[in-house]
Parts: sequence; C-alpha cells; structure tokens
Amino acid sequence: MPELPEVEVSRLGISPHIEGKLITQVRVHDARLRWPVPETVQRVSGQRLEAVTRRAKYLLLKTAVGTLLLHLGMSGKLRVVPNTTSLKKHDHIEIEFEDGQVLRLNDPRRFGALLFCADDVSSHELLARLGPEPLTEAFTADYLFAASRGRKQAIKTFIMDNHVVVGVGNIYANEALFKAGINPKRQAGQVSRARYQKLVPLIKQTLQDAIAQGGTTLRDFTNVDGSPGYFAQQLMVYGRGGKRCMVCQATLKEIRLGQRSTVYCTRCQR
DNA sequence: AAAGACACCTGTCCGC
DNA sequence: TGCGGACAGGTGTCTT
Repeated sequence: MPELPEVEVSRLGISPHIEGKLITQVRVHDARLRWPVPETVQRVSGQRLEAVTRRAKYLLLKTAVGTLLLHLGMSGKLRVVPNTTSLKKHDHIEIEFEDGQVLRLNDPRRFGALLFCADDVSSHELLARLGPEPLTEAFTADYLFAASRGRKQAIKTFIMDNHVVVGVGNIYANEALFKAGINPKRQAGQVSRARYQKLVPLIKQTLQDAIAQGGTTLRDFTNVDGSPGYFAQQLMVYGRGGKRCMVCQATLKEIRLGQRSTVYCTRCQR
C-alpha cells in the first residue's frame, strides 16, 4: 500500500489528533508483524506523545522515554477512532490517548512493524544506513550522479535502493522515470549528469504531487479519515502495461526488474 | 562491495 | 461457483 507519499499523508492525518496527548495504553491484539511486537512498546504508556515524524517510510512517535518506530509494510493502514469503535479483522495494535481517541494499526499482510527505541532513533540499526530524504536539499542531482558511478544495476532498482535514496517505491519510480524519459533498464552508471539533473527534480515533484493529492489509492488504500487518494488518476505508466502511452500513443511495455512490475514506453524512454 | 533472489503474509483477481 | 495460480504499495537477509 504505502510509498512515501502515502506514509506522509498518514502522518499528516494522524498527527493533529494525537500529537501532544498523553498515551494511556498500548494494546497489542496481534503481535505477529514483520517482527514480533516487543514488550518494550509498553514503555510509552503514561508518556506524552511529543511528536509524530517520519524517516523514510518509518513513522516515529516520540516520547520522553523513547520512540516508537512504526512501519506500514505493504498493507498497513492507520486510523484514529473513538475507543468505542469495534475492532476489525487484522487490527493489530491500538494506542489509546487520554481523550479516548485510539490510533489503530490494521495490517492484513503483516509486513508492517512496531518497535521501540530507547536511544537516539536516528542511529537505530534500521535507520542508520539509510540514504537521504528525497524531499530535502540533501538529495541533489550531483549526489545521485556521484552515487551512481560504477553501478551496473538498472536505474530503476538503483533509485529504489534505500541506501541510495529513501522513499521511492515501485509506483513513483515508474512514474518519475517516464517523466524523465529514461529507460528503467538503463544501467545507473551510464546515465549522464544531465539526465540526473532532469530526473531528481521529477522524483521530488512526483512525490510532492502525490502527497498533495492525498496519495495513490490502489485497491484498498484509504487515508486516515477513510477518504481515498487521488493520485491514481495521474499515473502515466504504473498499472498501464499494454495500454497506450499518454504522450505518444505507443503500447506501453511491461517487464520485471528486481521482481517488481515495471512499465515504460519504449519510444519515450531511452 | 554489489547485485539479485528470496522470504515474509493475506487478499484479490483472472482464467479455466 | 470453485479452484489454482499469479500478483500486489516493502525491505531485511541470504546467496552469488
């Protein structure tokens, strides 16, 4: 479900309801996520939620005693509801606040995660080696060009590598490469500086547009308030294999790169 | 070190 | 209508 825009939309959706509030209880209904939810998550009970931030696709819920790391995996969804709302299938976690509102994590496929970190969260093993945030000034064409030198992997898998840059998932990698006119199979190390100068702003723009549209709704993604995201209407290639290119009318090609479905226009993308 | 395959799950959709 | 198989937004881990 979530790429960076969907995670950010989720963050923006939940934070006004829970930031600054006292956590009264953490209820673990089903600890079977990507890793078993540890007992240490209980340490935030009685703590004030100081901030809800994001690093890559991890949501960070900060308290004075430590930080919860929350990942949505492929199918995780967050909602804030009154504690009288009945539980649904695959509701794994509830974090209850002083005003009776509850943050619920629902995750059918269980690739999501909830962990607790008592120390500096940025040096947590899951976060320490991540690349820059795509929407910050640290992510530049010069950086990406330099990082790509000598790399033989396809540019699509390269920009989806979290050690290179975080938050570019399968949808937006397909979309950004289409807009930049770059063939996703092209070796990262043989893409010119000029083309990275085109690509990097398009990655940023694609992600920002998707956030502004409330994310991409495919299948079942909805935002925290239950509304869908509208970015799906703007997808140029993702999910459109075999259909016409919206620019040149050629038939879009669908292949697999790194076991991920990859759609591109053989005429527009070289 | 880098690149690729695999694993972890459930739900949905498609073809027969 | 049922059944098998393929596929789905991610990413840590293992194997080449």
